[in-house]
Amino acid sequence: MSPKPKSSDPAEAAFRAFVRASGLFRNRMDPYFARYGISASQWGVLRALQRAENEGLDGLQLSVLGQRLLVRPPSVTTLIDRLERIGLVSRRPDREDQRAKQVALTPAGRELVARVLVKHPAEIRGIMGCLSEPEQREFQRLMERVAAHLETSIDSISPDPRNLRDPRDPRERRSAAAGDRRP
Amino acid sequence: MSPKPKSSDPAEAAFRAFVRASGLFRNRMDPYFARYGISASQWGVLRALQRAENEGLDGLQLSVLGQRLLVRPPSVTTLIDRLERIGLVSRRPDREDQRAKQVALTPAGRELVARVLVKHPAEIRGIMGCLSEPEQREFQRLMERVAAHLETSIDSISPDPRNLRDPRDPRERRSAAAGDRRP
DNA sequence: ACGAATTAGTTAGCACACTAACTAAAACGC
DNA sequence: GCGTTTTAGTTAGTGTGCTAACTAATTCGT
Repeated sequence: MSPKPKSSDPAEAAFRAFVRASGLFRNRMDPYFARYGISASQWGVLRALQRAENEGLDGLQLSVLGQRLLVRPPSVTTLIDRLERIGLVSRRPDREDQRAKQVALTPAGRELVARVLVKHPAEIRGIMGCLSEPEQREFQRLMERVAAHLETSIDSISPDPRNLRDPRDPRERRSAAAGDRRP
Repeated sequence: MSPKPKSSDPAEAAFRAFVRASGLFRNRMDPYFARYGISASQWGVLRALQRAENEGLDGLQLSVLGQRLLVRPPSVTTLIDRLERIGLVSRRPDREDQRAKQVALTPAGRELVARVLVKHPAEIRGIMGCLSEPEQREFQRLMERVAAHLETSIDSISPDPRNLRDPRDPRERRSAAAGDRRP
């Protein structure tokens, strides 16, 4: 074969590196949190609730949690179900909105968060420590740029997932060119 | 309390930006591939098989796919099960190893890959296009640095989880001095 | 004020990741 | 050669994500 430039496109190369790093990242974090008997997603919930406490709130609505964690309502429900079952959070009715519920840490949940937080800075540095401080800042800057762009291009979850009922989607309409797989 | 710098740690800020960008990224890619009736993971399989074809191979073992996609054997099995069920790939026995199987694209799979690849560069630029070319290259560099570091710290899946072979590797001649990237 | 639309949350059903435990074939080790 | 160990792949069971469809409460429009 002739000189076939395999990765001449910097965008694609960056894309691929991102995908790969994300996979490795997940493979690293999952066992880390498993040592505490929780999943990475569950940790996200606990941390969000702890931050809420630090801001003087005594709970968060499920919908707020979903927006923060970039997860849709049914996933939040099952996530909280399990955390409640293992006694780390509790659901309480929201006084001001009868259909909403406030989720808060239990004492056991608070204690687990504290226990994880002791080790957390070391774990984070164990991952990001391969970059110098200026590189870490650049890394952050580029990540936030991409994230901000994704946030505007797709309003995936952050604003509210269910208001996307606009039938006038200017984008490609359900290609269905050669073979339509799943109905 | 006094001035409590909440994010003075660049490592943690970078870490959080990475987590958030990964979530947004997933939320963007999932519906993209759904338009073709496949998942992002399934696309990973199809693309890997197409690359193998381009290198003259007529299939890949499940274990090789698992290493490339950073996924463990049971996940590969179910992934291939479904792709086989919808007729995009096929399993064939491996001539040289009776316990292994070769997975290859079917004509329908090949056709779908071609159809996706037409739109793929635009999709990638739609995501990475918010960065300039030099930024894309820097993004790639930092990602690969972090990935390489994760790869060595955890031998999660990439090298091969199950054969942590002993020091008598036949091709130990090379310059194993500094940073050896990928075998 | 009262019916329609929106919002909070759940349920049902599917896809995909994992670990643990299994079968079967290949590679070692003596 | 023959038994042990390793490797390829699958099965069973769990956790997390999704969409679609539902209930119940709130808000909006007139």
